[in-house]
Amino acid sequence: MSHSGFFDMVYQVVKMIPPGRVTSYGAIARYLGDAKSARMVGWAMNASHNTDSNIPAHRVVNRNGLLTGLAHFPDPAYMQRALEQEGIRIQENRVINLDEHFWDPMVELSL
DNA sequence: ACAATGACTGAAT
DNA sequence: AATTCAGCCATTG
Repeated sequence: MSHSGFFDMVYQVVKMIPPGRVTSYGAIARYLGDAKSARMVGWAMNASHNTDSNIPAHRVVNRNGLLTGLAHFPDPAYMQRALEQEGIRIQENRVINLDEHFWDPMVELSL
């Protein structure tokens, strides 16, 4: 197991996503200055299971609001259930009104 | 060392 | 408007 700073930075950002909000892999990658590495953000999420910290990985969806990572949770229904508990409506594995829920670290964390 | 694979995305067709 | 192509780069076979 190698710990690259990139993974840790991803976790930092994901942990800052407020409940009831979601962001995308690309948005996180862009915030970290490596917009081309959206896939690596997904990889970091895959590895997040191995960490002790509680990473709200269910709040990370793709740019279309599609719950592409749902299959990687212990229970495939967990991701949708967790989001619905936070007041986000899901239909056909997709976030409804993504615009209202989208949390862009580039905007929200810009200083 | 080479090729394939992905929790992605934006451009091209 | 919908689908396909092509970069992307760490990880795995």
